[in-house]
Amino acid sequence: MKDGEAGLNTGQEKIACESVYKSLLGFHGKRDWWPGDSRFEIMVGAILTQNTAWSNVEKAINNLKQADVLRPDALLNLHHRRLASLLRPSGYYNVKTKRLRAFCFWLLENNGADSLEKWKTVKLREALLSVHGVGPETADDILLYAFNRKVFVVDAYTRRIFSRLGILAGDESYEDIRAMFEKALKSSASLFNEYHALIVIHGATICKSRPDCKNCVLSNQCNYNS
DNA sequence: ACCCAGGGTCATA
DNA sequence: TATGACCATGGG
Repeated sequence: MKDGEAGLNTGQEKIACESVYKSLLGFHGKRDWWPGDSRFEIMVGAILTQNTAWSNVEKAINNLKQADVLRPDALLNLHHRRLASLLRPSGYYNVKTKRLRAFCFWLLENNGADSLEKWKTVKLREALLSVHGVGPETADDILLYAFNRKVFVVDAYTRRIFSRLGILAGDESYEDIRAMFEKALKSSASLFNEYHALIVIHGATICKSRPDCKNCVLSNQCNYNS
């Protein structure tokens, strides 16, 4: 979808994005995200949950806690095989071992996460994207949930749900979709926080199968039929 | 026995 | 730039 083209920012998206939010909030209630006791745990979770069920990520994070290595320096001191064995339940453990190490290295190289607080959002986003294993969704998870920045997170559920609703065609780019939400909604970190959390809980439960979809709170607007 | 999860990278054309 | 293979466990 090109900028300024019909279908984008015509006012319809604003109505739709707002009404879907109200429906989801009314149905699921506040989610109080991101699950995690610390900023570092949130960032680790964002990397480990890539294409992975959260229940598996929890197991890996618990392994890190029990081994008392849920800190950047401690993670970097582990050998690849040792860290990989701790990450095993989250899947892709060899890939994620490399990604987590690259991320921790970058964090220490920049004097830790707290010193990143003063960075401008755009600069921080570019820096995150330059880290091996951090793509747009992971970067935005970290920006929104670890640094409270006003960035809307787009995931597979967002694309699926809003395509079924007829608001997206389905072939838009990540940045197109992010721009749509950020234009349509009041720019608020707490709103973006709650919205993405609601999309995930909805996508992971109600919106997965057709029978549930019929009973779902969005069924009136939903075009899903296949 | 299948399907897919709160993606990203890399090789290929 | 745009696809496709690849990564891998655990729950339904």
